[in-house]
Amino acid sequence: MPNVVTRFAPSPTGYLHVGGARTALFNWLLARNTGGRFLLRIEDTDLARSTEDATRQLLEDLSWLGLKWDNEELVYQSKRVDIYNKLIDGLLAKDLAYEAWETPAELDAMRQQAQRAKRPFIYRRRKYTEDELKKFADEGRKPVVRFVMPVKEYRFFDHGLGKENVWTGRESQDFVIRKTDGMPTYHFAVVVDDAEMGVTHILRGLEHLLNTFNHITLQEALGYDRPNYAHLSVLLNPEDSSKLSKRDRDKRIRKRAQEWMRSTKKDVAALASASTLTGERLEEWLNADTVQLDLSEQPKVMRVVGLKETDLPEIMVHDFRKNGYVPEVLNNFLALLGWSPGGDLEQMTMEQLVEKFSLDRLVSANSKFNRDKLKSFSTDWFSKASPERSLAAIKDYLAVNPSSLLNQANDAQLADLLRMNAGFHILADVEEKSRFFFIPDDQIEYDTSAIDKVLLKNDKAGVAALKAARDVLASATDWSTHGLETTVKTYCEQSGQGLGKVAQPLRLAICGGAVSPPIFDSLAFLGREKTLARIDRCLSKVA
RNA sequence: GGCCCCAUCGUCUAGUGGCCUAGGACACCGCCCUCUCACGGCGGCGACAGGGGUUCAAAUCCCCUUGGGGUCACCA
Repeated sequence: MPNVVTRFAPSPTGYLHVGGARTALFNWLLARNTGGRFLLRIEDTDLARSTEDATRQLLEDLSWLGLKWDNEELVYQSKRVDIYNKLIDGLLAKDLAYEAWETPAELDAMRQQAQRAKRPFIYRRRKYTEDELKKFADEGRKPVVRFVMPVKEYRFFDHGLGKENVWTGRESQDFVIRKTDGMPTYHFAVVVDDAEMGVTHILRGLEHLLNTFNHITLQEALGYDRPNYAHLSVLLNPEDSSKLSKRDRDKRIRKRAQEWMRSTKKDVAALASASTLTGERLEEWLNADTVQLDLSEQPKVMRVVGLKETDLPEIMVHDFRKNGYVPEVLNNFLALLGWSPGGDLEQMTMEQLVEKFSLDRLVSANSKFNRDKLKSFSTDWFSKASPERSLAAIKDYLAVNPSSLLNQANDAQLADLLRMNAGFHILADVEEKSRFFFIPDDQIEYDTSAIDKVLLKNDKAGVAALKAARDVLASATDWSTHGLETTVKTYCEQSGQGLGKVAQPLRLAICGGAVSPPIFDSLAFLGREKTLARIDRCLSKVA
C-alpha cells in the first residue's frame, strides 16, 4: 500500500474523548505501519462551539498519547471558508446545488408533520414563487445551500466491515452544505479537505456510516477520487451499553448525591451549604439529566458526598492521565477494542502495535469499555517498566495533579515510593498509599474501626505492643529498611510474638489506618523523629 | 418507527469449513505466599442467541427470527 495518507479530524470541544483517541490511534497506526503520513485537521466550522482553549486541550491529550501528526501547519477549517465558497458557487452554477429558504422553525414543523403522518421526512428541492422570494428578501432571510442528492442506489466498500455497503437511496435527501452564517457544513468541508490533503484512508466511527453515501456523492460532483473507508465499532459503557459519554461522570456524581441525601436524611439545603453551591443550582441539577455541573462545581459536591476523582468513570484521555495511567497502556488497551493482532497476543509495545496493525483484522462488533482489564494492563506495565520510565510517569502525574501532597517529594523519594509500592495498579494508588508521609504529624487522622481492631481488642494488647515497639525503635542504631527489619524481627523472636502483632500497631500509629506500604520501608522513609512523634501521639490518643 | 450495521464465556477477544471435548486475557471463586493493602503462583467456574437450510463435515457459508447498536440537524 504505497503513499497511504490518514488523518484525524476532531472538532475542538475540549479534552479528547477515548473514543476519539481510538480513532486517532488507528489512523496513526495505519500510517506508521505503511510508512505513510498521518495528518491532523481541526474541524471548527461550528463557530458557537469551537474555542481556542478546547483546541489546546485536544492537542495536549493527543501529544500525551504520543500520536504525532505529520503536518507541521495545522489545518483549521474556519480559515478555509473562501475555498469552500468557491467550490459551492461552482456547484450552484452547475445546478448541482441550490439555495433553500426555510427557517429552522419551518423545517422543524415539516418534520413534525411528517412524523405525525408516520412517514420519514425527506427534504427534496422545491420551487419558490416570485412572491415568496420577495417576502424572504424583505424579511432579511438568508438561504442555506443544499446539495442535490440523486435518487439512486449507492454503494461503497468498507474495509472495517470487510464488505460492500449498499443503500437504496430512497431516503436520500438534499442536505445542507452551506449554513446561513456562511460556513460550510461538516459534510462539505470534510470531503473537500480530505481530497485536498490527499487523504487515502479514512478510519472513523460507525456513526458516520450513512454519511459516507453523502460524501461519495459529493466527491463525484466535485471530481475527487474516492478514498478508502473503514468504519470502526462503537465504544460502549459496560454498565448499560450506552455510548461512552462525557456526561457519565456527572451522572455518577448525581447518583451518589441522591444516595447521600437519602442515607444521611439531609436535604438539598444541607448539600448546598456544605458544598457552597446555591440550593437553586443543585435543585436544577438534581432534577434534570440534561443539566450538568461544570468542572469547578463537581469537586465541591464530590467532597461532601464522599466521592474521589478515581471513583468517577474516566472518559477523556485527560481523566486517565490524572488518575495515573500511562499512554503506552491506554494505547495498547484501546488498540484491542475493535482490532486484534490474532492469536493470544495482547500486551504490546507501540512498536509492536505499529508492526502488527492492519485493516483486515478490524473487529466489526461494538465493544464495551472494560476498565478492570485496562487497570490490569497498567499493573503489568508498571511491574515491568524501568525505574526511570516509572519516575517520569509519576512526575507527569504530579504535573497534572498540582494539589497532590507527593509534589513535596524529590526524585529520589519518588523513586523510593514507587519501589516500595511495587504491585500497584495506577499512580493514584501510589498517591493514596503514600500521602500520609507528607501530612504533618499532628494532622494524622486515626480510623476508629482500625483502632478498635488493632489496638484496643484483647484488653489493649496492641497498645502494649506499640509501647514496647516504641522503646525498641527508640534505641535502634540503623534506621534503614534493612536495619529496622533486623531490629524488629529480632525483637519479635526474642519476645515470642508474630511480626503481625507488632507491625499492625506500628502501621496504624504512623499512617492512621490499617493499610500502608511495607512497614519497614514506611518507617525508614518517615524517619526516626517523625515515627516516634506519631507513635507518642497515637498512644496519647488511646490512653 | 423507517433505514443501516452487528452477534463466540459477565467483558475484550482467538477462530477464515475438518486441527474445537471452542484457546487466551480481565473479572469472579478456591487454595498457596504474606507485616496490612496489593503483587505473585496454582486450580476452578464460564460462551458459539434461537430456528431452518447447504455440506461427508458448520462457531465458521445462506435464509428467517430474536437481541444489541447506529442514524434520521443550518453538530461534527
